[in-house]
Amino acid sequence: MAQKITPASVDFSRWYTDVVQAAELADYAPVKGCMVIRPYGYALWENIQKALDQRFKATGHKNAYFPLFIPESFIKKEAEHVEGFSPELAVVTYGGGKPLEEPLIVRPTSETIINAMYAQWVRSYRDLPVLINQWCNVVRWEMRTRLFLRTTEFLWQEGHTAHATAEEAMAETLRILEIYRDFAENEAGIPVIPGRKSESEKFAGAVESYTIEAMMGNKWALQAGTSHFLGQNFAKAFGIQFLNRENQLQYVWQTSWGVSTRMIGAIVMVHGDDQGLRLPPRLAPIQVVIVPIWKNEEGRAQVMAMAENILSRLSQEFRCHLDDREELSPGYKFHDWEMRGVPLRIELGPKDVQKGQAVLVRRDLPREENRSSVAIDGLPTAVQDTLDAIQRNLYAQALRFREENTFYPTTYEELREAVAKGFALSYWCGSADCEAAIKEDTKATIRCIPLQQDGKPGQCVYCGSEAKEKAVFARAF
RNA sequence: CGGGGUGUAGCGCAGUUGGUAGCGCACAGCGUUUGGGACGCUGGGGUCGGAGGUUCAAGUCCUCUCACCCCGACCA
Repeated sequence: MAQKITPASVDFSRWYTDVVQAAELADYAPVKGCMVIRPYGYALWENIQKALDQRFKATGHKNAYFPLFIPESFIKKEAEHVEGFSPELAVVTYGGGKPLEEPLIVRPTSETIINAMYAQWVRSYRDLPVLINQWCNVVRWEMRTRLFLRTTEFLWQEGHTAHATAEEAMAETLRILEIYRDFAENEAGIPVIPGRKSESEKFAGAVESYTIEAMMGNKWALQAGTSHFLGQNFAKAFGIQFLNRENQLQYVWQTSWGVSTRMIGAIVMVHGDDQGLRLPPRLAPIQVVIVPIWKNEEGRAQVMAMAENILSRLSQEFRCHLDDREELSPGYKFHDWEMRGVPLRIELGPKDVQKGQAVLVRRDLPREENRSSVAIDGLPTAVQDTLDAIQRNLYAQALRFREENTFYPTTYEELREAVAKGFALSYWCGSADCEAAIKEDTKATIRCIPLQQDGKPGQCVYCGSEAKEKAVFARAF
């Protein structure tokens, strides 16, 4: 027996950590709050990186790398930024056996050190826009940690751009948000709600923060990516100025945006079931696993020859794996790969070889309806079609789940009930007091004010005063 | 930092009134197996989280300490 997975209905948190560990995505590290991303989890991250990086490059961004250490004085230059981050900073005070003259902060995010450089690089409007991304690790001293969702150190990408006008910077902020939405929905199969953060949920130092919010399997919300319009806050703090066409000295307008390894947690919690992971084909490290079955030496030779043949044909188009472990029974392997979330399994036994066919088994459907026989010659097409269908179906299942658990309360009493069951989309007047009161009472926070609004005004679900927009209220990770 | 819990083999656990550590899984070898988590035999593996104390004798009792997990306050 492999590790047992606690059913999600019994204890969602335990289910989550069981799945992450059983599928060998990650493990606890000897350092408190830190994790080891294991090869299978890292392969998933690499696929996430590829899909995002490709989109960043396609929109003119370039990758670079800035230092891990940030002089303490840099962090202190932007007032809100320091205030927001100081409780969770790791600080290096010793180096080379001596106390440092100035302590070094292990980056919690790189706005300050990157903008210190931008101040040197930007002179003219001709230098703009600056469109730089970096893939790196960051450290935030969190009190409570959970694998992938919140760890002391995590991996992410952080984009930092500088523009000549506020309009351009805002357009960039939203362009990236759209990239994140597209990535989440079309690669990760996770439906998201793009929206604006409330003042209290905003990034420390931003003028506006935008987010993509997703519903996890326990009906809580998870912020899966953020894009910030920084205005001129950092430009003023770091003196990033340029001469415009009219020869006037101006501060740049900026954005920053990030997606982290938390996305892996989202994939687990959106698609996973009591059997383990279910990975979207477009990101799955292994898309197709071939499990050979035999009864005797003769059958074994035939089956293995055909399995190798299929492997080499499919490997040209798909990420495939042939499970040729001799010591394990087919049944064990079925469970094993299901637990690891491989979208499609090909079973190949003597009977199949005889008939020139193979059995395709989908991970996204229940046992009773997930198998079909396919002629071996037709495998490449069938595999492609099935993977596409799985990708669409995982998204459709997640979307249906979110819709079934989203409510539209108009009274506060209804809202209280709604946030205990899922997402609540309700009018909000914009007052931080209403927001705080609701949080105090229900533990639900404003996840975002969706970009998509119907434009009709209404009454705030809490205080009843006039409200222009609806907000998503939910419990969040 | 507040509340709760757990530390005994890689994992999950048992260990009685104190008597010098055991079970299941996993692991190794051999054989039989293989269409939904196979079985038999043999074998390896332990500073009982750490320190101190009580005792002839401590996994067990006492004191202190550390780590981790869960629930809250804070956050990608």
